[in-house]
Amino acid sequence: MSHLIEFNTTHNHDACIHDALENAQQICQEKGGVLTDIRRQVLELIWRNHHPVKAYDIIEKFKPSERTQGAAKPTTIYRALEFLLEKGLIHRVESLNAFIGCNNPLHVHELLLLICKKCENVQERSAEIVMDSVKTELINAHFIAHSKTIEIHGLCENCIQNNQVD
Amino acid sequence: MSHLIEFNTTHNHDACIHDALENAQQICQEKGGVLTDIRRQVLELIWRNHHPVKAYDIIEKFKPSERTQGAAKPTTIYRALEFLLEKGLIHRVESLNAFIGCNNPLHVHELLLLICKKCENVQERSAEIVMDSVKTELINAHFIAHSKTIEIHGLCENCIQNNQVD
DNA sequence: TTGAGATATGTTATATTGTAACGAATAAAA
DNA sequence: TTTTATTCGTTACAATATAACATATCTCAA
Repeated sequence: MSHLIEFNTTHNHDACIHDALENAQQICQEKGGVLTDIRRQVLELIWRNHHPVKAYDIIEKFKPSERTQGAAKPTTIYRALEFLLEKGLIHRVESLNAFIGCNNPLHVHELLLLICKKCENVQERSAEIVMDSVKTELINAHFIAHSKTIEIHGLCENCIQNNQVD
Repeated sequence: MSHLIEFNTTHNHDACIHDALENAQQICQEKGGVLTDIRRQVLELIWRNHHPVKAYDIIEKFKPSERTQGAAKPTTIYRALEFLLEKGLIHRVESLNAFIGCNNPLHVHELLLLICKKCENVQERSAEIVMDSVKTELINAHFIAHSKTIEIHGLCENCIQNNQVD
């Protein structure tokens, strides 16, 4: 059950954050962007946990620097989000108007999101079985896809088990 | 290419609208709601074409009655939309914050939306191949799904063909 | 037939999410 | 060092959605 490790009690989230920042640096080098203070801080706020994060939550929690006294303005945050999306460092969760860190930004991939209603954790899965069947369906429909959104809401394994205990 | 008939030049959209209203009546009988004037008019506005319709477009186009002089207020429209969603008469397009008529409301079904960026038409497909593979993936993930959103943006068959002619 | 509950709508106000437009600061390149 | 591109600041506003409470209407049982 290796897919559970990430969210169970043994999960060391500091490592997640660390990896996310390392990956971000590497991707900015490769793809030619700059991981500015603002962008890094937004990425860190998104990686606080594995929950979808709303833009306005980021705006509230954003730590103003010397020059930006007071809270960050929407434009600032949305611009950072746009950058992180472009570089594939985060994903947008369409069904929640929210954002989540990408687990594997170094590798371009299609994905499926499993969103738990109880603990709010989101699992990102590459799900090649699903993607293959989608490709078949698109061929049947004579449709050329530019982007795919697959979001499933429900209960994750941990929460199912906890419910049974309750 | 029967899946194309619906959107090509021979497509008689009056029949679509007619069917949608008939289905709505039937479903309200079966499921016990009332298709009030407001709800029917919202449904008609959604069925003007096969494009996703935004709530505020409906608000603008909504024809005020005697009592409701002036335009409809957001609450009115959102309540009607909520009703139509509950009865399965419309779908919400999460990636566009918009709504689209359901083609087959009499039959409970999971669906996949193909959204054309050029002509804006949306095809609803039941795509059992895809849904089966999703089920497999959910079993692998030990995840219990309550709802599934699959939305694909790209180019539809008609628009691909027209592009080649251009 | 009346009155108790359920359903539907009206009304006001506000919350939430997201962009446009323009200028200043900074960094990279010529 | 001028030019050019990128990033950020700032103001204003657009677009999407809900809360809270009042009123009206309908149903059905006492």
